[in-house]
This record gives sequence, structure tokens and C-alpha cells, in this order.
Amino acid sequence: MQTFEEVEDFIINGYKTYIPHISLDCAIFGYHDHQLKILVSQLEGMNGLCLPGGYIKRTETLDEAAGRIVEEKTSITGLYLQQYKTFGDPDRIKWNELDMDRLIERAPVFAKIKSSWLMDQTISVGYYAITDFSQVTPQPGFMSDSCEWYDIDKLPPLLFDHDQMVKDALQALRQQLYYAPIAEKLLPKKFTLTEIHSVYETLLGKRLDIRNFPKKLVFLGLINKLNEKRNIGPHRAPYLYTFNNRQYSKALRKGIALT
Amino acid sequence: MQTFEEVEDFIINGYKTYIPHISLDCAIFGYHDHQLKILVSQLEGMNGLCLPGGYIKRTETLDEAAGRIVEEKTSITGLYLQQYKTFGDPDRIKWNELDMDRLIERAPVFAKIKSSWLMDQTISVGYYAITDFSQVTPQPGFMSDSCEWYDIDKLPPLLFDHDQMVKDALQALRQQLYYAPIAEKLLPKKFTLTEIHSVYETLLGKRLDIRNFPKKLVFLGLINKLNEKRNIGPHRAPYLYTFNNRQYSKALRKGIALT
DNA sequence: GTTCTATTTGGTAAAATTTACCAAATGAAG
DNA sequence: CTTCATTTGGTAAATTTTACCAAATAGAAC
Repeated sequence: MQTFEEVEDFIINGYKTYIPHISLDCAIFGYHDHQLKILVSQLEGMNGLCLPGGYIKRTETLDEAAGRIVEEKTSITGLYLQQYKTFGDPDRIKWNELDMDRLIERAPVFAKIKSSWLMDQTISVGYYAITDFSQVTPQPGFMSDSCEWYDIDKLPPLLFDHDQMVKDALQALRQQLYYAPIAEKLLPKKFTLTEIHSVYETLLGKRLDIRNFPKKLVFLGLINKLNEKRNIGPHRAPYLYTFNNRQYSKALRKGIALT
Repeated sequence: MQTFEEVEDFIINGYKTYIPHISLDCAIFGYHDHQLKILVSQLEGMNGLCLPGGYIKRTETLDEAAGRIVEEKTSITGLYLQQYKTFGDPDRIKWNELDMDRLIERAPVFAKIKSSWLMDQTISVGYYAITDFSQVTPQPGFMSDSCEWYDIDKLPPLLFDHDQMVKDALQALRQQLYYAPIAEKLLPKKFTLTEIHSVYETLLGKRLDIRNFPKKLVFLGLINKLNEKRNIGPHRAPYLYTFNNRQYSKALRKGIALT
């Protein structure tokens, strides 16, 4: 959607293209500098932050919808996406949180929203996504004021039930760490032992022995040492590594419990 | 629903009580005699089997809906229920699989279904449930021809995308074995070491040492030996055990990897 | 009552893995 | 060339897993 005409058409006729009563919200995680980050956007007319979300076309699968919605709202493509939970509490959306009048003042087209299909009770399918933070500079889409990374533990309260969504997404992410290529997607292609060590420590929320942890990764053949070093200032330059995708995905199938 | 009048009202006015476009299906698992079982029902007018399912009331949570639907279709109450995935492929329901004409012949009230909210595109929230097989004798509800346990590996093909649902539910069940009280819910209150050993072998699909496995359960304090034995014919009578719920749930929080 | 069979259960030793560290290597800055 | 912070090779002890053996037991057969 690029114009107000398209928005009006969406409000009035959107239910023909999209399935009513169902939306999809996506928690996008990144990692940088020992911190897990999450991408949230501020939408025009809403006095608060929320996860990027949207509606599902009648012709697409849920996975396809998730990819499209993320792209529309953040201009990011090709993310690793995973459905984790569907949210359906009857009181999950409190419309008073939305400053409708302010929105209508800005763009009168929104006056019609109050009696539209968009106001019907809606359940939402939750997806999480993970990405290499350094590769991504999110662009707000149409009707988005902003779209920014937040440290996961400095995230202000979100609108609707999106706090719960983040909490559950995070739990799913941690749970999946041993079975899905979470660490790989959070890291750049080439990374140091210290970086991968720190990713695991951050996600698991506990200390992992600085010597034994990387040693085990190498011993299991999950990562390959490159003949390249990174310059990290006045200290010994660490070697770079890549994932050995064959071994890594094989290990994920059984579960890699790195303790 | 007990009468055809109620069914007609459901077809015509159901969308006022239930959220359209969304249904909920439940894969109910049990365990007996070294076999994992699943409960499927044959509905009147459908030439095939499917998982017990239904629609979500506008006033209830998804978990509440799951409990209610399971009770309505199988007369079982108090099950351990877990949401595992939402299914939304646009072609997940092929209505030609449903023998509409045969249904309408039996009960003319169904003639109105063809133009009702029930024919709209629908996504379905998948739940699985686990229960002690021996405690449950399912009763078919209204409009159900039958409701029966099947060995999981002798299950005939199901209607719609319910084969996929069973497959994914099973995968979730196996995945959750270390983190949720699956084994406890599948077993009767009192069980023998051989029984719990066999549950884990069946679910994990691999052999677990007959001596080391139960020894570890006892060593970790997950189960308590009772001063009671079970008569198993001409062999040494095994002791009965119960779960030590304090230790067991504590261990589940961290994950019990029983290998 | 004794013997037989199938099953349960106590035990132990070897192998493998995890844990807890020490010390050497390294790269740049002063 | 010394200093400092960091990376990385190494090793020994502790713990857990694995692979078994052998004793105990309950009813059935003789």
C-alpha cells in the first residue's frame, strides 16, 4: 500500500483479499555486541510500539504471509521465519489503546475503519524471525513512523498483547536453540569463537566455560577454522570461523545440547 | 448441540457466537501395550475419519475452546492440552472430500450449509492432548458416528490436512518429551519400570538400555518406589512407582535428556 | 517341594564426556 | 622490548554414560 486511495480500498474491500478475523505478527530478533535485539515499529496514529504485523491473503500460506508482511513493514527480505504460537484471548486487543481520533484527524480515510471488518475480533498467528543484525537496516514501510532495533531488556511496554508475544517468542527461540539454526542465523557468515560463545551465553542466559565451549564446537566439527583473522585493536587477533553446515544441520536433527 | 433445530441455528447464526474463518482440531494421544494410540472420529455424512474439531466462541480463550471441543466430541474431560501449530494453507480443505449430498439426504437441515459462514476459508489451530488410555472410554458426541482409538502406525488416511496435523503433533510431542509432563500424562498414576521404559522407547523410537534407563530415573529422584507390586502372571512381580512431581517438574524446567 | 522360565533389579568396570583449570601465544600500544 | 588484554593449546580430575553380569523372584510344571 502506497497511497491513501489504496488504504481506503483496503479498509472497505480488504476482506475480499484477506481472511478476516486473523492477523499475523512477527517478532524479529537480531544480535549485536552481546545483546539480543528486537525490531519494533511505531505506526502512525498509535501511541505506542508494536510488532510488525498484517493480514493473510486468501491465496497464500501462513509462511508466505509472514515473509510478505515482514518485507512490507521493514523492507527486510529472506529472513529465517518460524511460527511459534497463535494468540486468541478474547480481550487481546483493547481498541482504546489506539488513538483513533488522532488517526482520523491526520487522514480522514480512517473514519471508515470503525465500522469495517478490521474492527472484528481477531486472533493472531505469531512468528519469530532471526537475522544477522549487521546486515539489516530496517526501512519503515507506508504508515510506519519508525522501525527500530531495541535491546531485548530495554524494550518499553508494547501495545495489545505484544508483550506476551515477545515473551513467548523468546521462550520458543531459546527452546529451539538446540534444534534449529538459530545461532547460525544470528551470526554473520564469518565469526570468532568469542562471538559464538557470547551468542550462546546470551540466549541461554548462563555462563559457558570460555575454553570448553568453543573447543567442543570444533571437536564436533560444527564450525570450520578459516585462514583469516580479525583485527580487534590492541589484542591478539582471533581466527574467523564459519559453520560447517553439513555437520551443524546433522547435529540439529538430534539436538545439540551445549551446556 | 443435541437437536437438529440447534444444528440449523448453528449453521445460520453460528457466526454470531463463534469466530468465523477459524477452527480448532485436536490430536488426542494415549498409550497402551507398547503402542501409541490416537483418537479419531467418523462424522456423519463424511466418508472418512478426522480429528475431533470445532469452532472457537467469541468469549473464550483458545485453551478453553480446546477443552470444550474435546469434551463435546469425545466426552473426555480434564485432558492435558497443548497448542502446537496453526494450519493455514489455502487449499487445506477440499470440500469435495465431504459427501455433502449424502449428508443433506440424511438431514435436510444441511442444505443451508452450502451458503453459510461454515464454507468460508478457514485456518485451524492445532492442539494435541495426552491421556492415560486406560482411564478413557470415548463416547461419540452428537453427529459423530464413532470415536475410536487407533494405533498410530495403523492409522488410515484422514480427511483434509489432518494427516499433516497428526504428523506435526507427533513431532511436537516428541520434541516436548524432555520439557513437558508427557510421560506422566500417558501413564497411569502407578506404573512399573518396564512401562515407563517402554513409553520412552516408543516415543523416542529407539532402544534405551533396560537397566540404565530406570536406574537413572530413580537416581535423579524423578520417580518414587511404592511398597506395592503388580501381578504379571508367572514372572517376578515388579514394584509400582509414581512420579515425584516436585523433582519431575523441576527437571522438566531444565529439560531431562534421557538418552 | 523342587525345578524351570521369564522377568525384574542390584551391581560394577570401562569408556566417554564434562568440568575446572593452567600456561603459552599473539598483536598492538607505549 | 615491555606491557596488557585477549585468544587458544593443553591436561587432569570429576562425573556421566555405556555395556554388561548375576542375583532375586513369582508362578507354573513336574
